[in-house]
Amino acid sequence: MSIGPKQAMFEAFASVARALGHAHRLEILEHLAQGERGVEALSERAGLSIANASQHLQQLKRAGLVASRRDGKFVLYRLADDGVLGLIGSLRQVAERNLAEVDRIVRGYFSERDSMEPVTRAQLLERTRDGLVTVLDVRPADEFAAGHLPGAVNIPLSDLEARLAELDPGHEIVAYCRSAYCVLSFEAIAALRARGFTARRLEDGYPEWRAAGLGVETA
Amino acid sequence: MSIGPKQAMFEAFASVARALGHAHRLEILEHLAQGERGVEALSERAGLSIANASQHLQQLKRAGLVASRRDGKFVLYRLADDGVLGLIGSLRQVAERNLAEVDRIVRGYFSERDSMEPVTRAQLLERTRDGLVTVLDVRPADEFAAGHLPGAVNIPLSDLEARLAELDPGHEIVAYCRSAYCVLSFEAIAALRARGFTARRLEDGYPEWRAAGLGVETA
DNA sequence: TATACATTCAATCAAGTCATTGAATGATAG
DNA sequence: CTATCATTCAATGACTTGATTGAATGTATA
Repeated sequence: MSIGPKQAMFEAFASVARALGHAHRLEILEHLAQGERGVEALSERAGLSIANASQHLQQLKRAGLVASRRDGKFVLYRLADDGVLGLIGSLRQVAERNLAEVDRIVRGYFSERDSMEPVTRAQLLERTRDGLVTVLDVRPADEFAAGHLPGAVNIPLSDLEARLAELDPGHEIVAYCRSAYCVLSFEAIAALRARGFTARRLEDGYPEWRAAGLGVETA
Repeated sequence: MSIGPKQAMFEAFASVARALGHAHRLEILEHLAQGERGVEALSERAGLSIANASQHLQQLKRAGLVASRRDGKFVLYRLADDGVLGLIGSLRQVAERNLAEVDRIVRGYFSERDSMEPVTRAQLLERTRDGLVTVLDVRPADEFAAGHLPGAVNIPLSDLEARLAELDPGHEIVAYCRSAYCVLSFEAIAALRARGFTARRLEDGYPEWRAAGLGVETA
């Protein structure tokens, strides 16, 4: 007995969901959301062997979540389209609202470092116009170079201690990173507060800003 | 070695995605999107044994996708919130845009029965105001009773042939069903066209209409 | 209180997924 | 046209998931 079109569609949708159903693949997607990347770069950042990363990437590709192109000896992967960002955003939203586990992690780790409401994209746009804030990008320099918020200053988290002098203590700092729960911006905010700065984080990361069409700069 | 908060969050998000990663569970969710249902009703409609349906429901519950309450001897399940509809919608959108398999199924089955662009919710609202269309709900009577589009006529697909006389041949018919690719409305449209009616389908189903806040009627 | 009935649990087996290893591709550079 | 290097493939074993069966739980009615 062959399955009907209804089951075939459900099976197709399920195959996409299964591709999202692994922490390593979600992490790879977060990195790809920053921009195109090669297999080796992704494997390093996600802490995977190259062969393992390659296999996860191929699963993501089969599911239509990422696309790839060859550039010389390298194969560069990217998100298939901005709909994938929306899908991951919905996933996060549902998990935030309905999973006690997420609440536990947020309370136990993230809220310890930032008890304040995040700044929304609209609020940040408004305040930047008034010149009242320093927008701080705490991602590694190569990700910053590939694209960042207009006027943002790049101080990777690892350099923050050493480069505090570059920040104006009179300005409020709004820090952002790769995504809503990217650890870098939370760490940055905790460090800055400890030094007496006024610091808050952007509600989510660079990819969402870009996808919202609010304009980006590249190096 | 304990995992950090970043990996823990990815793991939590992945657990939600995994719950969506099975055709039977997606089908169960489609039925729950119509309204609250007991285990037995769901198991019948999805073609599963009761024990199997119960286990899938518990996975969905653990993932925060559905909630349940006890009513006498029955346990009634429902979607956890409307965010779940949004998540499934994103999933469908990504699959539609990026999976060749979906394109194949749509071409091979659905477009054979309805080659026309679907009517959007806004278009339908407008035309109903002018009294130009018959809104046809082809779901089973109990789903219709639990909630339907304002002014809709209920003729379950199984009764359609016998009840064609109830439909005004001068009106355009807009048929809808459980969701965008619900087979019932496609079959209804093919049958109606064959009888000389002008028939189109709504872009998606009852749950999306309700979630859009456009108003519903109950029996 | 005993019985019926809806649902869940527990145990089983088959099938699928994951990470690792080492070999195989396929493109560039000499 | 051979060597090199990035990536992918194939095979393995540990682990997880899915469906089935029959027993257990818990609520309502006689």
